[in-house]
Amino acid sequence: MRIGEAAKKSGISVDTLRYYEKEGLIAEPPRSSSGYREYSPDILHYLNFIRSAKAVGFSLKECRDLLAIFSRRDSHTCAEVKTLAEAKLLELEKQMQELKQMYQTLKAISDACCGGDESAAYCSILTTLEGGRS
Amino acid sequence: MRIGEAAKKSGISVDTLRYYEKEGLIAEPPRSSSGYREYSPDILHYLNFIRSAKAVGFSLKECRDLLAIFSRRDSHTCAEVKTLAEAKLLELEKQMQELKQMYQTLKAISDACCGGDESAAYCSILTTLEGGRS
DNA sequence: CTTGACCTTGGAGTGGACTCCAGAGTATAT
DNA sequence: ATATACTCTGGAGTCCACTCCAAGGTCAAG
Repeated sequence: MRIGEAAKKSGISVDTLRYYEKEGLIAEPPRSSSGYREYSPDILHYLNFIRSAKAVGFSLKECRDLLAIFSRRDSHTCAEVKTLAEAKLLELEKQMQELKQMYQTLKAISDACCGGDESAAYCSILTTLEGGRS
Repeated sequence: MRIGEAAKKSGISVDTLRYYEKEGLIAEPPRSSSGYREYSPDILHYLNFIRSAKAVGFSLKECRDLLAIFSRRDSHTCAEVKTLAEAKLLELEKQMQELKQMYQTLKAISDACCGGDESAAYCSILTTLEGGRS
């Protein structure tokens, strides 16, 4: 399979596939006589893996580490993998907390504003932001 | 007040203050005879404003728009300001949703894994990611 | 044989929000 | 007078994950 087909089947662009290769996420495939990349169908598993890992919040660097484990999974343990997953869960929780904090603060500020067509000279949103109490 | 003092009082670095000026968030202050920026104490209100607006999720570009309104607030309305706040709230909600989705997906995948010291050859986390069902 | 779709490379550009640097001038305390 | 701390500028570098480009080679259909 050449790169265009892999791109189409995986939903990942040709440019991105080459980028992933350069970044060490996927191995350099063998080349045809004319220098074209010739992927084995297995590549789709790896690309699926990357898509899924990204979809749950792993960075490309982390995907690379996970893929390294995945491709040599006999010499790694479930504990190891689960540890990575749980660390990511903690990160996600932290981010959710931060977002929630932002949301609640802004919600309170926004709700306090009349939202009317009068001048914003005394708009509570603006004065609250100015005061730095957010 | 020179830039160092403004930085100390606002908790925003000297470099960042100059960056904000270049990006149009704060006006160019008058200069001393030796070319030093001479800020009026009012600058601290503006810097507070930026800090607060950033803290509730506004980008620098959005901060700039808000500051433009703030500095000419007589010619703007509460409705206008509240509209911006509510749009940001929607964005935050969307981001929260996305994060929550990631979290739940990863949590389910992680919980299904034994986490033991056995080989990861059949680790459900890895096989789930590979399968693309996340 | 030509057209068009595909593939190759290296390298540059994007956006967001800084951060750091060199090389120079200025202010302040001792 | 000197040491040290501060300030100035323009520009480069950082991180992340792509995305786009030019200039060229290759392949398949008609």
